[in-house]
Amino acid sequence: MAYRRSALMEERLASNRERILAAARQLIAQGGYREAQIAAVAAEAGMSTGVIYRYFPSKAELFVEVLTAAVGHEIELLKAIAEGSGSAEQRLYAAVESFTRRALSGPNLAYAFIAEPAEPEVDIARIRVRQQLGDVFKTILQQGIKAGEFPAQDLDASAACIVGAYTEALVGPIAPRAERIKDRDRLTRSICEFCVRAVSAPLTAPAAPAKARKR
Amino acid sequence: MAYRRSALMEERLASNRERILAAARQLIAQGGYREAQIAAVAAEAGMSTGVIYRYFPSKAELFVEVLTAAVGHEIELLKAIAEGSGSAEQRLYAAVESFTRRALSGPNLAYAFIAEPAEPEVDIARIRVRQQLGDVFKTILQQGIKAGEFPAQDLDASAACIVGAYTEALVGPIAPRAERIKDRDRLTRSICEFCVRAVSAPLTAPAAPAKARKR
DNA sequence: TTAAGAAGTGAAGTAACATTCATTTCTTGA
DNA sequence: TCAAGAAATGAATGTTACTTCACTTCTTAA
Repeated sequence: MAYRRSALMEERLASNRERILAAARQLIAQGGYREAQIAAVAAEAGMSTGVIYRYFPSKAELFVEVLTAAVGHEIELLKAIAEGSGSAEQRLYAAVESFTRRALSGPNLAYAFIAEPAEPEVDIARIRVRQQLGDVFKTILQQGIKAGEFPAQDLDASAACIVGAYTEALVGPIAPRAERIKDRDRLTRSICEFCVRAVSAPLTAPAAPAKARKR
Repeated sequence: MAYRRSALMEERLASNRERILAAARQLIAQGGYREAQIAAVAAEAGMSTGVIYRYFPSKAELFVEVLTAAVGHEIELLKAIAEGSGSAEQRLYAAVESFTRRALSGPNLAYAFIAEPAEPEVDIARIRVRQQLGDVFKTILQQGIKAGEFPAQDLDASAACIVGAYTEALVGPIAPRAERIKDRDRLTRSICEFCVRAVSAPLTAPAAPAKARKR
């Protein structure tokens, strides 16, 4: 045998892999999935297109990995908050705030991933990831209900609603307006307060459906 | 001249147009945007692919029209509720419930549109449409705050959060579970209550951020 | 230094679709 | 019935991007 990977080589390969992931992340953060073709990723990484396939079996799997890594980090942060000190309400506020702040000071792209569509494989990964995000909030809610801070409620639904609420507020029609720091702070606070109110007991009694007026 | 469109012919053409729109709607409701290629739409409508382009300049414009029509209808219904009788809280509940119910008893697909991605042109239309949905809720919120039912809050953010909350709960990970009617009812109620709580004053004081525990 | 084998290259291959267009079929008024 | 013009057809074309592969360049151990 005349060739075996040296430690140095091993390292270089690993670093190449990282560079590809970073390039993909970068492109997606800039222009979304649409802009992140294999050729573009390769160019961004300073490599040929062909080499991408030496490191990743397909475009879909590359993107699944980028997604998983980006959101995995996000989940770690949220979990730390969820398991931290303070009342459930405080932790919920802090968790939403943490995610929102980082998303708004992008290009952090975790949120772009959460909202954007792609190949079926990536879609599946995205759903899993949203589920994981929801699970973090479910934990907080569970504790809050047990402690009597929050009223009894459908945990799955509330968790999904929380994720949906801040995601929409971040990627929806109003987000682009919040370019100035001041607006960002305001938006962050609004979102957090919305979420906290949403899981806390209201002053009034449960609502009964209203009738629509004939138009 | 030996040919001029008769009224009957005019009608037939209009009905063809409708059939194309219906076919596209149908396919999207079934399998999402991905399944709705021009060839498939034509087949579904019982026509040749070429004829689609006699009625619509491009795939994107066809889908924009389908989206606009589907959600336009939805908006009408929501507006009727928003302008109806009852307290703001009741109307908010009713509006969310109305949308949710129809979405869950699909193939109503309005919600599929709201969540799914596509060509840039369709994306733009989708953002506009979400904005419109938000506006309906903004109206209700405005009235509720004025009447002292709801606390002062960021209208744009709250409206966006409401739209995001029920959308996520409808298309996210938990929706597929709600196949049985009973689950659907439960999910609907959970979502509505979440949204109502979210804009109503909580019992507790505004939350302060909590510190994350070192992991 | 050398050659065996790994890594890298990028043009060509392929596939999936939107869109077009030469041809056919249908409608209408005379 | 007829022919002029509209509408419909669907195979061919064009486009875009992922993926492959024959070939080149680089690494390593002897």
